[in-house]
Amino acid sequence: MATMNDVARLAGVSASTVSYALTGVRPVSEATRERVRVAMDQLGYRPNALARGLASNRTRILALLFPAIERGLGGTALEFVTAAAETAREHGCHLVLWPTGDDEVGETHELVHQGLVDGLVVMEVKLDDPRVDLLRSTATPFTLIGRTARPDGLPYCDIDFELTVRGALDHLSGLGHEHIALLSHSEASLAAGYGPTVRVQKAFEQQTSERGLPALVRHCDESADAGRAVAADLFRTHPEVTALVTMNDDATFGAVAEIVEGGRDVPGEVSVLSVVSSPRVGALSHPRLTTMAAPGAELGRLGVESVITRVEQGDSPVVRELIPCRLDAQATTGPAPGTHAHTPPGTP
Amino acid sequence: MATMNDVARLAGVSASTVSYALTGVRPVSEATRERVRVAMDQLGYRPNALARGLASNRTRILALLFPAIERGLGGTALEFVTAAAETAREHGCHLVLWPTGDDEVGETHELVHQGLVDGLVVMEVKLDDPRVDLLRSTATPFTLIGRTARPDGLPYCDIDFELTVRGALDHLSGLGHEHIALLSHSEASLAAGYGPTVRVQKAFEQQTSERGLPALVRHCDESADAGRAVAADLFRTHPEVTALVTMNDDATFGAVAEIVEGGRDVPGEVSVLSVVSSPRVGALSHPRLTTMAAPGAELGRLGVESVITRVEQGDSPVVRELIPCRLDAQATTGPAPGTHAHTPPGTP
DNA sequence: GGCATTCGTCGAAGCGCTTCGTCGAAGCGT
DNA sequence: ACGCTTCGACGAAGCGCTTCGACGAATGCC
Repeated sequence: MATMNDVARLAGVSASTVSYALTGVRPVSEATRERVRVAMDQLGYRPNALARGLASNRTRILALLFPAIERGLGGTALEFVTAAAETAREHGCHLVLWPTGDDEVGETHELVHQGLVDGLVVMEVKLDDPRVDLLRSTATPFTLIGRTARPDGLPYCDIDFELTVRGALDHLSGLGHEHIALLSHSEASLAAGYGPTVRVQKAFEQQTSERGLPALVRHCDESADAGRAVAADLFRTHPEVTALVTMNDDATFGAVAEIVEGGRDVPGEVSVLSVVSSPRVGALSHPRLTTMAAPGAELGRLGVESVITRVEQGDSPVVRELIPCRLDAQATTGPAPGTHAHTPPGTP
Repeated sequence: MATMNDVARLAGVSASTVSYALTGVRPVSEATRERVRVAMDQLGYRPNALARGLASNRTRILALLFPAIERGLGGTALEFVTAAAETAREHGCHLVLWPTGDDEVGETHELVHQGLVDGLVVMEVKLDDPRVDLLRSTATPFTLIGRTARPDGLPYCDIDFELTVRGALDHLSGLGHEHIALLSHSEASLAAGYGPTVRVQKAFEQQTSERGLPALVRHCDESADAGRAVAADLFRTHPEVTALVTMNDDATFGAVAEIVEGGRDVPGEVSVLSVVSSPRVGALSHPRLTTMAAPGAELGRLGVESVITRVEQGDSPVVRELIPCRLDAQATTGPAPGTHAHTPPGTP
């Protein structure tokens, strides 16, 4: 593997000149630059990232920190990652996904102090997240996807859960529903302080109360089976419910199956609206799910841009963005039973 | 950030001794090692990965190369990644996911010559993959997940598509089916030489022929809608078909929906078996899909282990592993119509 | 025409670590 | 008591690059 010295020798210049020709930090005459360029591709030279990083304290590598164990990269995370990687590339950076194991904090600590990355994007942020406390005390720029309970002064990009819930309730209220239940993530995720679980539940309880509706919340593990079980129990104990807001892709499928098998028509008797999901996932269901799509791509782009900005000028203002999910009305939501209904689509 | 020299000074030893205490490359007395240890965590010292890599030519970082644009990290890819990351960790390595953009080859080239990684695991290998040609000519160890058309001498881990198709046909034949169609990935993926598409199709055609069955193959884009359309067309032109082998998660959901809506009972009249999928995805369907689960975790583990072995001793024998998918019989496969059938499960 | 500028280039130092050659001190046998 | 080995620790070189101070040549000005 050719080194910079090889290039310098071949081009008949000094190593520092090669460096300047490469980085443009200092001016180099057109003629010299050309000679260097020729020498480089004659040797197939590639700068060694390690040496460069060591000398310049700048690697142009960003890490996307995510806990591998958890629910992992779900359907919506993919477009997040893709957008993030693309954005990084546009800025001449690399974005590596850095899965953390059981010892999240330790591994994060190591990553940061290893000097391997210029900055990081932190996924799956909990309301009380020890990684954040750690990062606060280091010099490495970072941005959260999600946010802690009190994200004062921290840069973050997150879903606007209040607006999302508002959108969901508006949609269902507009269809005449008055008994709306929330099918959320697991109790465990609530206990762990997983932001979406907590924030959606809070928004749901508050906004239903504002509208004078009862607030019925059920937690559910991340599986179709759990969805079935919870839905069965819910409609046994609360047969008056006519609409379900779900935030739990796997469980949603189970719930819909259970409702239909239990003899209730969807959306004739029960409407289902899956939030923080995506049309693509919704299309897998039959009838096709009405969803509110998580703004994965937007968050990925914003998150990376925010980090890069702070890497390049540490004093730049902190980015805080909240983006709501977009409604994609499909076949699982329709007028509440007894409403002056035009027949909803998808009814046999 | 404390350096090795700081530690050395505090411990009253030389820098090289600290290094030896840390790596164990040369013996260090118990007493000295302890002093170094104390100094280290007094200073919160973390070795700088860049400097270490530069000096030792060994970063303990492995890259998992995947084309971000493509179908991306599907449902089964998650457990693959998780297992791979975990395995790397067990060996004291880091596994970073390295998404490549449009210029796959260029980015791979850069990655390899940057010296940033010790080895790589290449995902989404095509039958004729320029990245592989590139990697062959470099010194960096790598292992393919998938394989090229003629993977002579290359280390790879892949799904055993022949055995998988055999398993699928055995299952369906055992249930009395004689008109079995294959619903595969898109034409585009076939044209691009995507291994699974090509190999499953070939195995399907060969094995149906061996069994004296007609070979009916349909390609289909990766979406529920495309699945619907293709299924509709298939059963219009070939009403005799009683079983569908699918390899296309999104399309499978659409196909099942279409079949049911078209008035055919699943599995009473048509059986559906989704291969290279997973029980988790199968559980989202109603009725629950019979699947053959891709051995994601096994492949991830094997792939990483193979690379690490070659990193540590370059002359180790080349690993080649083929693992079939596991059958998980659920509710979408049952006896062919007209067979001396006990009522299949899930029939109303 | 002489002096201050500017431009382009060079050399050397250093980033934080590993590694190799070396050397003193201790342990062994005779 | 002597040389021999073994053990543990040291110092210096070097990995491939960036960066800073410096310097010669070309340029500008009065």
